[in-house]
Amino acid sequence: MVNMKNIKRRLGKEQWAAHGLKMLGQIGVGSLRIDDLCRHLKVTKGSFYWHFKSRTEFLNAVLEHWKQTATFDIIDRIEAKGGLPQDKILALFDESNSGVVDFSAEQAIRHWAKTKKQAAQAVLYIDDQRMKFLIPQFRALGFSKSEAETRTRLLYSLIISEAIIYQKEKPANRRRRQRQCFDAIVFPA
Amino acid sequence: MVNMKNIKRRLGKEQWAAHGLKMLGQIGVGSLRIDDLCRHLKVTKGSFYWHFKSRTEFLNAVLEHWKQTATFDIIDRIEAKGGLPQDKILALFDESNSGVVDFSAEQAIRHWAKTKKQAAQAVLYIDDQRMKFLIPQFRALGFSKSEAETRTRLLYSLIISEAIIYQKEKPANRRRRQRQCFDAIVFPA
DNA sequence: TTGTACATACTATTTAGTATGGTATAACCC
DNA sequence: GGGTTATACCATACTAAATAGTATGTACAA
Repeated sequence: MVNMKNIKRRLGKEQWAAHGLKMLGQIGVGSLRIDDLCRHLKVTKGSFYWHFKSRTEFLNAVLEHWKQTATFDIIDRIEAKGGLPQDKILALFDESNSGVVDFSAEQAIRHWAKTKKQAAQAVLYIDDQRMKFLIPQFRALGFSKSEAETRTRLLYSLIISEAIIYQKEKPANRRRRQRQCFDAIVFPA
Repeated sequence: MVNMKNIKRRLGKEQWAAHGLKMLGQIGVGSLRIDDLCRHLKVTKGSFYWHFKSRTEFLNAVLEHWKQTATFDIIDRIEAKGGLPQDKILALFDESNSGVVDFSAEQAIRHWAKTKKQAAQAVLYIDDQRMKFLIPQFRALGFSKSEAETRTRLLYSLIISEAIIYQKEKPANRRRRQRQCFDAIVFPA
């Protein structure tokens, strides 16, 4: 009888990057210690420095992993599912606030971008990609070019800040409030 | 003849806190080193540990300083100036994006709040204070209670994310786009 | 001359990075 | 299948530098 659960999985670069991104969201770049990361993954530094030649190289890998999982993967999923423009917009809004994507990490990266050029470039690029996805949806709803850009910006601002502004509301109230904000942007009176 | 400029100014707690807040915005909590701070202020650790008994105590002072300067002082200025509701709303929006207030620090603090309870409480409290200031302005413009809350939230989201989303636009374009977003929230068709 | 503000010199701990040896696993051959 | 080997993955033990905090002496204003 083979016990699949107790097979000691060895780690690949991607799993390191994924855990790095998770920790980034919890404690930030400046506090991210290699020792802590290793302890968290139940390995030692010998493993870390086999995969990455330095802390910096590791952080770059984490950044790449964020670009992939927090943007490209999401857009791909939504496009694959299809649907009406308003459905796609809502899907992006929902998925951004569902906890599937780790926005804490994004928050850390956005601040990291203040000092790290590569992070700044990544953030600029990702913002552009997401808005490039949203604008055509609004246009398909009948908004003018200018209006579509404005509403895209409003919605994107809402998405970002929903993840950043702390909530003490009950989930039900929050969803209702979010829905009102969403409607005010997507379906103006 | 007294040379005022060459008088070696000795530091007080507030100046330490102010510089701490500035550095916080640049590099984040995790990277904030006492040695760096001292070098930046052209003093040594002897000075630091005279004012604060530990790094933690210092960070708490920085947090208090942020609460005062980034919220209370702003609201006081706007209320002192007076004007119509839409003027007050615009004033808050403008001052938040003018660079007078250091939003980088706020960004750092908001992420810091993930791990530091006191920071989390401060952020919750400050968000509440700011929105409590905005809601009556919207009500005075004729919006219903529910509508005023929704539009407050939309505007506050815009303010927060304007400071967080990176800009590659020219200042003129940015102001125009901001104005469009602002109008869509405050003066819906 | 008293108390505030700072310098200097030190300690203990933490941390990034290295050197080296060991172990698991897939691939290959028989 | 069983044995061998190469390679990917990890442990252990170390070094050098950075860093929080302390102890103590000093300058300066009121």
